[in-house]
Formats: sequence, C-alpha cells, structure tokens
Amino acid sequence: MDFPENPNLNPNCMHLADGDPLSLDFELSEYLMLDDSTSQSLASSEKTYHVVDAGCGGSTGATSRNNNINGVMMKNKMDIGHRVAFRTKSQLEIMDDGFKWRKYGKKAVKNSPNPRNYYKCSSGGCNVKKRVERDREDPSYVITTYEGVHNHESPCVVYYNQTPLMVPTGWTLQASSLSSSSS
DNA sequence: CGGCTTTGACCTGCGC
DNA sequence: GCGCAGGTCAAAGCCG
Repeated sequence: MDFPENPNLNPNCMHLADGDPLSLDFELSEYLMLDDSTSQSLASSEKTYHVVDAGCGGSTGATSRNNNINGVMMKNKMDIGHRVAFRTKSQLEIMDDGFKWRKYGKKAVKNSPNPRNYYKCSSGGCNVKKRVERDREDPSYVITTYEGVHNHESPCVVYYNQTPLMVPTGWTLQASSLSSSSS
C-alpha cells in the first residue's frame, strides 16, 4: 500500500481529543446500516443504503462493545448477526477502528473501477470481517462493510487522560467522559 | 524470523 | 446446466 507519508493523514494517529476528526482530512459523512436485504443489495453493487443520521449514532456490529470507529463514539443500535456498512470521505481506505485487521483478499468487482479489499480481525477466535472499497460514483468516499461481532475488547482503546503520551500507532483514543460512563 | 500483504487460483452461489 | 461474479484460500514475497 502506498498511502501518504504524512502521519497527520494516518487514521491510526487520529486523536479524538482534538474533537474534530474533520481537521484530519477525514469526514465521517454517513452511517449506512444494512439489514439482510440491503446488505445483499450492497453485495451485488446495487447500492441501496439505509442512511442513518450520524447524529443519532450509527452502529457497528463489528464494534458493538466499544462502538468506536476512528475515534468517533457511537451508540448501540445493531449487533450480532448484522452487517453494517458506512461510507466515509477519506483519502485513505484503511479505516482503523481500533481493531487489528489482516488483509486476506482483494477482488475487482463488476461495475466498479476500484478493487474491493477483504479483511479479517487478526485476533484469535474472532471471525469479524470487513470489506473496504471506494465508492464508484465518488472515489473520494470509502465504503466499509463490517460483518460479525468482535468477541473481544478492542486492543487499541486507551484513555488519553490517563496515558496521554503513550499512544502507539494504531491505537484509537477514547474520550474519558465516555469511557468512565461505561464503568 | 515472524507477521503482514499481495495475488492468482479455487470454491460457491445465483441468474439465465 | 452453464457461466459469471463474489468471496476465500494459500503460497510467495516483503518489511520491520
């Protein structure tokens, strides 16, 4: 992969503490939630989305425990057994949600000039998958589809008010106010 | 040396 | 039944 070298553009380094992911040239534009029928539509490139207002909180079956994608906290809405997709405006295809993913496939899809990438959660025993592809209508958007639910906590969630300087690449910061409410 | 990415081949499901 | 498209596997190569 040949992504820009600029660490500020690396979602791995995204800091929620900044309070504005948009400043990092990343825009969580829409949460797209798919039930069986719509996910099937997505899979067949007939993109019919259930667009969920980001303000209402989307969800990720993949991250239902922490609901933290690129530092954006979300509330539970869907969980086990559902597929969740969302579209983000980003130069980068890698949507680091705090979990560690291993790429296992890449496939050119019909009706799209952009290949689709397939990832699995690299944690042992976790069968969550995600697909990443660029929007064929607007290549500046990335469509990420999660499938399944993590059976483990995110290895990359830290509390920046506790460890403000110990944030290795690949760790996603979580607001302390939100994390404290979970205890 | 271990882990990850790449990439071609193979498998499976679906539509015609 | 056949062909196509999507999804997965696995070997090879690369990088830290």
